[in-house]
Amino acid sequence: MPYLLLKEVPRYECLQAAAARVPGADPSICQLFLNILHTGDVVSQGEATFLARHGLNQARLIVLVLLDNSENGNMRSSELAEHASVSRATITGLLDTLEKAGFVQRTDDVRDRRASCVKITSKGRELLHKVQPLLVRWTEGILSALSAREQSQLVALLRKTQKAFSERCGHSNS
Amino acid sequence: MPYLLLKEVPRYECLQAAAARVPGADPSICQLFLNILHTGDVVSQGEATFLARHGLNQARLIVLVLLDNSENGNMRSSELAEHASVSRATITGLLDTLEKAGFVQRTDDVRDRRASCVKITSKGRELLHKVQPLLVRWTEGILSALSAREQSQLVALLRKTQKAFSERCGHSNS
DNA sequence: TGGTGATAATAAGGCGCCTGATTATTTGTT
DNA sequence: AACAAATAATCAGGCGCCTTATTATCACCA
Repeated sequence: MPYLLLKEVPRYECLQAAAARVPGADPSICQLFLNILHTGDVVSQGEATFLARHGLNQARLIVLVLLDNSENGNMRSSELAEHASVSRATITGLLDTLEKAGFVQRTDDVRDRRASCVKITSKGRELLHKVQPLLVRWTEGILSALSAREQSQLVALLRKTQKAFSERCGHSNS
Repeated sequence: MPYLLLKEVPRYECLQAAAARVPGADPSICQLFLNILHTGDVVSQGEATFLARHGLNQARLIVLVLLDNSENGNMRSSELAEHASVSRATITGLLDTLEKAGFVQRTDDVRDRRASCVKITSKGRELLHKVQPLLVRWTEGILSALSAREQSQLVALLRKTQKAFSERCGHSNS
């Protein structure tokens, strides 16, 4: 997966051109829409590629982060699902993968025999404590291309965008 | 898939908190990074939900757009793959789906017996010409929450972000 | 005390997209 | 004319995540 970033370009150009052909369309809004999508693609693709080098993806990383921060290093899979924002069925698969790789361990919960305790292993902790600073530095290395002022402007605008979608996207989207 | 937008929140909060714990990390950059990802999720999820109501997703929409805009309404699948930014194998699957739904049609190419001509059907055109304006209006309805000035600022900042990733993400990302 | 409904986790099966291998056909070389 | 290399499309198999159904266990209350 080497040239993903360039690869994504024609796709959005084509959609932009198509949107421009819709009668009455506001091209600048279409452009904004597509740029948000494109940027999201580029960034999440970059993150995915970065994490893949360590055998991770965002979902698995979050599970490790959650376990690492839990008080006793012990969590229910349902708790994990909730905090990681995935379904319980999905968390089962994520944990399967992580367990197979030796990053987490499941043990029976003695207080509730339906449940199991999920724990991060020392190997998992080691990986996490190696990867997290690398990820942060990688991010900083890239985004420092924006000035501090630009960064805060961008955050503010993104928040406003998120809010707009949350409010107007709920039910009434014809 | 009703509450996806809210669902995505805790995930990024947790990553933000974790990043803040990395020694020497710049919390504002981490915040920016996560907000870009989050916004991308929210917007693409919204688009996906919108398109799903019409039996489409972004990839399939692009294929229809490309076919609709081709001069004679006829394209090779390899051309489609290139312009839609997916692999040739993927385009085969997309076309299978679209053909089954009656939106496109494959016919043999008489000039090159390896190839096939892909064409949008009248049903496909009808769908496209119904969905595209709806999508544009939906987008406008949401993003008009931002003023024209904010919109253009945001586009500029997103472009700068894309550029930063394209330039610094290529090979040297440790 | 037993039975009913909630709850924890998993299994089963689907979808979309990927990479890498395969089959037909064409093009270029000698 | 014959054969090697390139090319078009597809197949096979994998991954990640989803939704829905299933199994085991628990908690409540008549």
